[in-house]
Amino acid sequence: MDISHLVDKLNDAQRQAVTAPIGPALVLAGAGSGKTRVLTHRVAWLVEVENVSPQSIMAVTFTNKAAAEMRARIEHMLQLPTAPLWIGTFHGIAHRLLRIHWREAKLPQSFQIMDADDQQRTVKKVLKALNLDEERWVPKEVVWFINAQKDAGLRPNNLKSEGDFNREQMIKLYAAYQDACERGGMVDFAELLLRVFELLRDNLDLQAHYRRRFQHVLVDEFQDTNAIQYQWLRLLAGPEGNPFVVGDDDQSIYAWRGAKVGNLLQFQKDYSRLKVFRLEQNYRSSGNILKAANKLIENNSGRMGKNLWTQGNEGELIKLYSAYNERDESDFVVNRIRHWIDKGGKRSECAILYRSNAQSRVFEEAMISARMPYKVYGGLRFFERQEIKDALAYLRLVHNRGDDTSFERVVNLPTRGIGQRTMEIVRDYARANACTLWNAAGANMQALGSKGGIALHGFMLMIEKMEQAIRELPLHEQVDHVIAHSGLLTHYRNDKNGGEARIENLEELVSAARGFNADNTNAAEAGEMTPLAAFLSHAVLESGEGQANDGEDCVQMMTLHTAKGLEFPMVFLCGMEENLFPHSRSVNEPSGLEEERRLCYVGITRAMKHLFISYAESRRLHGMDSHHSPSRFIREIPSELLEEIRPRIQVSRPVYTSGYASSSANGYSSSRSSKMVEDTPNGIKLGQRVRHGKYGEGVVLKFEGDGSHARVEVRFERQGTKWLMLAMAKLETI
DNA sequence: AAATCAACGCTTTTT
DNA sequence: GCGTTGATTT
Repeated sequence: MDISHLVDKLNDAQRQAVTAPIGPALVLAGAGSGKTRVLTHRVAWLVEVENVSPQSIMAVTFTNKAAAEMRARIEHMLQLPTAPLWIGTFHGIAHRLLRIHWREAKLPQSFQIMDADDQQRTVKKVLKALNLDEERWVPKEVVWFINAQKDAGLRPNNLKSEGDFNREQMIKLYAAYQDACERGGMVDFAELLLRVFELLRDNLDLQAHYRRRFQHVLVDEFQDTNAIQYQWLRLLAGPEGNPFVVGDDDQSIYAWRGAKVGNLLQFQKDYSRLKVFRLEQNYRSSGNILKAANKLIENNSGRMGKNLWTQGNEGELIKLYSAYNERDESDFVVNRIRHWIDKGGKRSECAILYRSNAQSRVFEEAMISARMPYKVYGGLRFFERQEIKDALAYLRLVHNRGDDTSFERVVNLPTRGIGQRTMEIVRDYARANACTLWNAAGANMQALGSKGGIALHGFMLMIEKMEQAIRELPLHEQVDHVIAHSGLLTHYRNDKNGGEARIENLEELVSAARGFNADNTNAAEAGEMTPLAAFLSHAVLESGEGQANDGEDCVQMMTLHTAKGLEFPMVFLCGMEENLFPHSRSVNEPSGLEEERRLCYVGITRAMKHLFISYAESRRLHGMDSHHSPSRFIREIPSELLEEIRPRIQVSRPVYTSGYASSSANGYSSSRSSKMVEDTPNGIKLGQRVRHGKYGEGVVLKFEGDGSHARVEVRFERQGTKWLMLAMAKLETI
């Protein structure tokens, strides 16, 4: 048999992992060492060489994106339909199992998944029902407690108060919250995993069935698994199974949400037959970048040990830029990107990475004034937008009357005379009779005032009518109908601020429904879900990234966390300052600091050829000017790998704020003596209005260099800001 | 029920 | 400093 296509393009280490005899395996894969390649080739190897049935393979990832990518690559390799393989996220696969086994899992068939927002609302509702003060029991913290317990695989009755009143109350809240979820047939994200775990643990028939079926479970990004995910995996694979996991302890950056790097070690203990493979050859970054990453990460303790190397050349040094302030930093980045574009590079090859989302703002402003297309990743996702959630709530209510969260959300949206008074009566009744809000509203008509009662009746009638009306329609028309007939559309049309964008999003929801292929999702295949039901689950599980790719070549902006798994020819690591990165809330604990360092490691290893590190000596943060020293991580990179760049002989400075400008000269230039020069030879000053033959009128923002190399930056009214050679441009002062 | 105001808080994020 | 959220006002 010809297996060359499976192994030809692999290096030794990769090949050993891919062709390992069937059995448990751990692949420690450094950044850029081809771990996805190993994973996909392993699947192909199992199918083509070991004659494993695709049906008995499950591949688990953390994000939908990774799952889709893996499926595409496997499909490409196998040249076979990949439907029989289970490929998905932990949550997606758990969901699929629960849709099949809802009865055994003691769930209503119509159970709904709640997102973080729904969860918080439910907690607030519970707090209110128990008459507890939200100041004392902060909903966010309660949610956090509940999720942490579920992530650890613990139910309220597994928990002890340990004489701690606070904890005791939290446990009670957890129990009350769980009751509320059960009543409404709601399942939160952590519950998906916990339910499936319990299902397999307590139902030995099912356990045996799935162990027999899935002899080959493969896991990507194993270092990000939390306690319940690992227990889930062990239960599914069983002691005789052959889990094949890939991970990198140095890229564990999610401990703060429950990921346990320790699972890597535990895995080695739990499977004595385990074979360990190390992938250390890096195909992404040039030598200097790798050296920097290796040296940095050496400062962490308790690593499994790994040293990345490359056959490629050293490449450039890492450029270090010390900016005067955050504006200067963003200007610097924009200029370097512009330079890159001028030399024929793409904007999408450039990534601006930062520690926290708030930092994107300054860069966005700089990009806008430079007319440079950009895209910021993160922030509000499509399915998390208010108007989308409103529409989905209507759809959910149409699909399932028992969905209290949705009921609460839209009962008075748009306002239809069902105020707090009316709802309080309904809620009380529901609480007293342990029934859903819908049933309470239906049963309790006489207790309501006539006004509220009639309005409520009208609302319920509307929902019923919508269900009738859409019964025979294709999915996207169902969505369209509900948006129009619920009154949402008119409501947002009348909203003067921001309403237009909302309408557009609602229209986008209709086209998302049109493009939604229920057959593609794991859920639909599992049971007789209606397309609507499948779409609703899809909407919660899949946050709606990847739709708005309009194809324009854009500079990429995102947090370091978001950048994991990606690579770019040119990377800017910005805001490298103490208290920002490492973040002030992480520096006190050694484990927190080490996670920050791993985050920095992730950032450095995103870069293929050009890496820029920058920090600002002064930065406006939370409305205050603060001065931070350069990040300790810069010092941990050997200085011979760094090249400080000071492109400006002149200090660029804000034009209109004069008091500010004078301090900049002292604060900034350290090595070279730079005298402040106010005038250019032509008598052009900063802030001077000028006229250009082609670009029209503008204002001089900066200038650099002297003699024949003198350049000025001018902001033109119509053409944006441009750098001009003074000797060539023939500027006329106005 | 809409509009306006004060208070808060401010890492990282997927599902 | 800004955006969100809850409370208060009309």
